Amino acid sequence: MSETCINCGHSLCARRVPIFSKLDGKEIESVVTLIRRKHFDKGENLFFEGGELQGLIIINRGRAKAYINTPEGKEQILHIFFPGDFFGEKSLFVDKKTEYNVKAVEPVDICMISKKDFQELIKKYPGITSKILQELVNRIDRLESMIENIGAKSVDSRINAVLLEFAQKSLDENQIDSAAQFELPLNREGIANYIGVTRETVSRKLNLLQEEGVIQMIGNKKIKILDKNRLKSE
Amino acid sequence: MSETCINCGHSLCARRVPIFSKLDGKEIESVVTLIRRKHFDKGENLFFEGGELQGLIIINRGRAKAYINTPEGKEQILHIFFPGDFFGEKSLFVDKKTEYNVKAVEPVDICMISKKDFQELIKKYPGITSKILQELVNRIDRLESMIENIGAKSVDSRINAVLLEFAQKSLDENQIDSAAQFELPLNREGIANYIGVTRETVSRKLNLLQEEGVIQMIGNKKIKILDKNRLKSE
DNA sequence: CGACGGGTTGAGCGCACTCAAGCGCAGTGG
DNA sequence: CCACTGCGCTTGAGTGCGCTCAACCCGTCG
Repeated sequence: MSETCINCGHSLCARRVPIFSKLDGKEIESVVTLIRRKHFDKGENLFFEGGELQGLIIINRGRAKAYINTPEGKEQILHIFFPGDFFGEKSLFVDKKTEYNVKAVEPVDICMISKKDFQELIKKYPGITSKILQELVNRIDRLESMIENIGAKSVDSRINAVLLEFAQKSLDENQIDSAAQFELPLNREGIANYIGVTRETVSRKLNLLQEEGVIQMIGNKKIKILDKNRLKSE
Repeated sequence: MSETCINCGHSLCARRVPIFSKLDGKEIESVVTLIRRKHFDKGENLFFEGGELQGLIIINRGRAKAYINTPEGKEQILHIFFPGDFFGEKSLFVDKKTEYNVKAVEPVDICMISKKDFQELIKKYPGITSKILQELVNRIDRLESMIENIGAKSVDSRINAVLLEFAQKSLDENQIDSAAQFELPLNREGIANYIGVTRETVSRKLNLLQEEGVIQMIGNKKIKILDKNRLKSE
């Protein structure tokens, strides 16, 4: 864990964050002075449930998973944070603790802004608020379709949906259509805990999809979608 | 469907809505002039997925369910809106359509504010924005714990959780402890579609809970929680 | 080398689903 | 008032899908 992020020049770092994307050069500068940076190795926890998290955390590089451990000993993954995503917004607006954990699934660099600094930032640049609102609404969207998946769809459909989701987050539009390969953000067990099944089931279904020629696996982590339409149906 | 709401004096109506709770008398007055009211009978749809919904809708009386029909012919319920809850916030902040339906499960009165009016309201009273933010964060909370329930918990636990949720929304704290009865907002099929099981399963589990002395059913719709702790465990 | 984590495969089982029938109650109309 | 109808709920029987448990494989790392 180091305090500096070698890979990003200061202003560049803040500009990559969608929340600040509307600010101009000078404004970005003033934001940058408030930001602290941190690095986490793969497997390290960025945050534990119920912990004190008095600020906003933005993922700058790498991916992280937010998850809950149930009393029954299972792990349910709620979000996969990609670069540009943030969490900790809850502590900014309501007086409640966040009750999930966040763990780096690969090396991760983050930006942090304290609650106090952020509230002043909002006063100065109200445009940020509307960016946050947009992001929250989008997150509600994703959670809702996740519930539809887990609650009402067959296991096959859930696998299909999660593959499409990962592809969309990892590639841009034309890349998906050209069957470019991408890297799964989670291992089999992680995918299983994301869609509410067991790792064995994920394993079997992926092999089945490959046999049917819908996808092609390169090693364990990389995947290529050959027939996007077959994934969309059902 | 009538255009006026007989049951609420104008300012009273707006004051009951948490979003406006921080405004003072005069401010409330100015909000009231923007509000249009509507009534829906049980079973009527307040809103269809993909429809044009250019404004915010606040439930004033009665309860409504938000649900999706899956391609496989199942219905997944996403939210139960109680009086004071709102929906349609999505259309205010992002340029996307809402893709669930909303149906009255009992007679419902609503307040409507158009997108245009609401945006001016926000400019005038920025406090409303923070209320909205709070509510969105709370909603994310609820969706997350819903995913934990459906995805990682046993059917028994899901039934327990949903009963507690309905009790909390219907009663206040001391009432729950004194085992007061309350009315279920959904029938068996509705509960089933909310927690991702079949109606038969709900039926069986409820009877089991009654046999075990954890709950007591009065008719089909009313229920009394006798042993709150047994519902909480697991 | 052995240990370990991640992945795959197989066998068997249990739980919730499916399908089907019957019950009870409310509302309707003769 | 009763018969009729329809809806919601219950109950039973049988089945199938995904889970559990266990073994094994493979590549990596100390």
